[in-house]
Amino acid sequence: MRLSKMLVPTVREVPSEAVAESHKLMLRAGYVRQLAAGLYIYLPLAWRVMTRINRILREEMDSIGAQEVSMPVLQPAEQWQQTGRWSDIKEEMFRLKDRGGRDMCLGMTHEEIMTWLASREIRSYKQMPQMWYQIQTKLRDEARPKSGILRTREFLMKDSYSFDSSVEGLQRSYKLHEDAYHRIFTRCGLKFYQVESDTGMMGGSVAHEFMAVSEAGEDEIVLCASCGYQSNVEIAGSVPSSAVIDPPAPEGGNGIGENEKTGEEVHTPDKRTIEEVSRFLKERPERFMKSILLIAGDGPVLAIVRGDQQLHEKKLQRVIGPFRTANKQEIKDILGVEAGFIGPMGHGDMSIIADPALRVGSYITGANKPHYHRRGVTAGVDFKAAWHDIHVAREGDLCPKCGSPVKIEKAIEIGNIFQLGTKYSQALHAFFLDEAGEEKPIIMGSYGIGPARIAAAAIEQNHDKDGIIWPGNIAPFDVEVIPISADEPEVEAAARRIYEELAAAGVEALIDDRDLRAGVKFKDADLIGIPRQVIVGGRNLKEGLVELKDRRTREIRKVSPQEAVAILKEGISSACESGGGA
RNA sequence: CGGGGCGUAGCGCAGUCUGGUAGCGCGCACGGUUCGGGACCGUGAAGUCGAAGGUUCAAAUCCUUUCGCCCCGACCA
Repeated sequence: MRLSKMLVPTVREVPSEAVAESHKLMLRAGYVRQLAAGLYIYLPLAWRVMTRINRILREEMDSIGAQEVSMPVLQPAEQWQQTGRWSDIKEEMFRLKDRGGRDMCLGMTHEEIMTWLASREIRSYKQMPQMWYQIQTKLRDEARPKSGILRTREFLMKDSYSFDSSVEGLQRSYKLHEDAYHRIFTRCGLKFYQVESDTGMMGGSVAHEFMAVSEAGEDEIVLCASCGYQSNVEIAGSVPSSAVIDPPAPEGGNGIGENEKTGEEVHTPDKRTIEEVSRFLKERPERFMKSILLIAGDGPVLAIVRGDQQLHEKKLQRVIGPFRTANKQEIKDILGVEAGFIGPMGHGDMSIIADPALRVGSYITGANKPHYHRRGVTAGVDFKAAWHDIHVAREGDLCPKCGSPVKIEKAIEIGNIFQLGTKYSQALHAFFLDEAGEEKPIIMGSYGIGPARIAAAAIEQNHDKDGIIWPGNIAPFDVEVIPISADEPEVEAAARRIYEELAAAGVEALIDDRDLRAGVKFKDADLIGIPRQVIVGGRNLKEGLVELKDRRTREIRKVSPQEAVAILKEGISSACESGGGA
């Protein structure tokens, strides 16, 4: 491809609005342009990257026996109503009516439609397993599109669905995807982790996410270096470091220190938050209990975490179902005390959920009396609670499996896999007859990958101050040929010859044939980030040499044009085998 | 949904507080000199100041409404 003919609008400046590094670089290097919030135009370079990512996706999906299909983006409400998601999902779904007034929606994922298809076409256990996938546009009316291409309202997704006649079959399909995903992300040159995850709106039991480590990521993952435990913080168990019971519990005691007067009430005028009371009483936040009143479906619930902990709403939601926080008036009405001085004691048979960190020891908490807190409150003595891990895991907490300190990293979710079970097949009557002639629901899995997120994550993980450094397998081109001082016809001719030989050898090359100064070409080449450059300049050429430059290391080898072509040809074919990732 | 910020030339921004000739850089066009890390000189084209309404002799600037975009949070009693 000739750069002079291509739409690659590189710019020197980028709006201060762009925050994520991948976003800035994609704008600057002429990969994307924004149409509206969460809607992006992929220019030729970006689209080539997407094409290459999708090629890898297709190869790996095909290799596990999945079959590509194409599904409507515009869908009738009916199937969504049958599974209940028509009402479960709220503003996130784009809805519309057709001219006949029928409710329709734009597909945000395709469980309903895939399952509907399966319900019509699969009747016997003999027809399974089946795996169907598509690479198509999904639409979600995101509350807050952000970070360029990372969270958009319209995006490409590779989604596949497995249909099995047994749980073992599902597990095989799941494993096949798991392994394929590892190959995909490795080939894409990403550093990633597979973590345990929440099933969210998908339903089902087992789920994993594939996470590319990046500051721009919206998720946090818990990693244990010693036993390999890896989990999204949304579900990660963790044991808060216990060095907080201070002074240490006496032998056989319950953690109450000797200078701790059980039940003592202390005047804490207008000190409501943990931070305020902690400073006022000169006690560390870990010595407090934090009580949070919530309104769940079955009535009020009091959630208790340690003063230094954060309540994790998603964890709690798994215990008590959907809930909201109580407002000030409700707190007064239900607990008879104003916010800020709530304690877990004496609330009759109200449901209390407490984090296990509070099982041992005694703590300071609200006295259920305005402007007073109480010392020495002990679980089991002063109140009874159901114990559930409801706190947010933090760096330095201990691994729930092996007890070593865990690390927390921000990450971009680039893929997910769900064991759905029969949620959708039951709802949509996707049944089959088994060996015994018995009717059973198809057992399903669903598996997603966001190609744009792969691209963005690759940039997040591979760039320097000058621009992008694409992993070889997903770069828009394999090589950029850069003729310098184009006035000299020999230079131009030599560059052209190299470019043509590369093309003939199956190496995808871009040639910067623009009539521009060397500096501009070098800057643009580094920005655009094609991993290898061949620089053809007058002086070197007189000695029969060109420069072969590695974008990442900036290492330059002077070789003859023939050698350059040979090396590049070799490099590409060997790079296809391995990606070079985590 | 809540909070904050920003809409001025194709792009990036200043000007708004304190009303009075719309500016800078990049880019673009033309001419010349240059030509291995975003060259230089000269000339030039290009703006309904997001939109609507209002105040005023006079509005990019003040007031009201509205649309769009970005960021933070979705609350921790």
